[in-house]
Amino acid sequence: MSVPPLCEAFVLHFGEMGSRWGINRTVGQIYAVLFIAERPLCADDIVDRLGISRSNVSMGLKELQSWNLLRQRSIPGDRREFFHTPDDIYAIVRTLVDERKKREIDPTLSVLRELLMRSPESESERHAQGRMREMHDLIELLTGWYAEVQKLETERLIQLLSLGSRIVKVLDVKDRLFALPGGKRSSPTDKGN
Amino acid sequence: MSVPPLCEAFVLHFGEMGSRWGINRTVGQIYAVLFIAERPLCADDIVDRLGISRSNVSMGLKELQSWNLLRQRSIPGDRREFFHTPDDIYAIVRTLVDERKKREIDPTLSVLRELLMRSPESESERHAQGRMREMHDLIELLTGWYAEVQKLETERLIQLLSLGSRIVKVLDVKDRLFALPGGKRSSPTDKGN
DNA sequence: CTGAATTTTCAGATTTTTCTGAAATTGCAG
DNA sequence: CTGCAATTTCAGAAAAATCTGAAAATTCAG
Repeated sequence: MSVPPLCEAFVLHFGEMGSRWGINRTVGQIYAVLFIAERPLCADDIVDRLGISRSNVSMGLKELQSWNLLRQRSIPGDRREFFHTPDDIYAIVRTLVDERKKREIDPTLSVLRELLMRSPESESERHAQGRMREMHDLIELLTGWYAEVQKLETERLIQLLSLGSRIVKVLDVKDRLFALPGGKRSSPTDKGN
Repeated sequence: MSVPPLCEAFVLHFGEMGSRWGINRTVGQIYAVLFIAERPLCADDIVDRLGISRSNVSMGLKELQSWNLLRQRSIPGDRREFFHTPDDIYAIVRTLVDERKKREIDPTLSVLRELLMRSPESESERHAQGRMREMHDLIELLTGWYAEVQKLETERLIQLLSLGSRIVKVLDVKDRLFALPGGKRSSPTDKGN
């Protein structure tokens, strides 16, 4: 690998992390190289830096593109394509989460919904459905939250994240100020534990 | 696989999901079987249901235990160990996130910190460090938020999640009510984009 | 259209991961 | 301690994934 030592450590670590995340090592390394590069890189730049075959780079780039994680730039008079990562790291994380949701969460929800529609044919199936229902409801709660938060501009998001659990105090204040006389409370999930 | 069709679909799907999450297919299936089981299961129950070797089950259970995802129960006069998943699905997710953080996020943060300490020896290293800094700060923001939220009881967490981005309106109200004359604002991250 | 530069494809080689059966170990009742 | 039931370990087999080089396809200047 022909990158400065500082970069090498970063690239190797993200290759490792990628492989724990169901993305293969090389693809992780390619993204790491692009992420820290000063300028957009062409495929052969990546070959040089990682010391892997040209075809491997080509497949890796295709994979990353299918995740919407790359931007391309072409230089007039140069036939090569140059790739770079979005400048805004928040945008990168948003894309990553969106794609992950699309590929993993959404299909899971639809499998769960389908299974919850079926009539259980035994006591054990009935019990299993109960558990699937719990899982389904939790995933819906989380994805609903994510869908809402996703809409926020980065500025707002940071504000919210920085608050952390102190947000709860704000909620308390709100409750006290606007408490409805009837004591009406939303109970979003019926946790049958 | 000798489980009712409803359960089989669930187990197969979670095997698949597991393998996209860096957990292997079989381990995912073992957890799925335990998650929907009516009662704690011993290793041989799992062998019967999944049709895999006894040793594979043993290794899978060990793996799941290392993630703190299992509870054990022994029946007096029976030498076998019986395994089950926590009843509270929120507890399961919390454990999963905690472990994932411990194994992936924390080591990443410490690699990033170490690399940020080093003196760049070239312009490209200097630029790379800038990107690493952005990544480091974002991860810190997210883990800080998670550490705070983790402390909340499930009840409170659900309340918060159900609010979604409507929380921002609450923030607005708070700002209006308690606006400091000096216009003091915390700016948590300096995004140099 | 031609041909050089570049990218993509893909069959098979290589590497890594997962799985198994046999053997070793553990734990406990008697 | 003995003997048996249960569990764990681990070397090698099997399966899955990743990677490569060669060939095909694409792109574009001239």
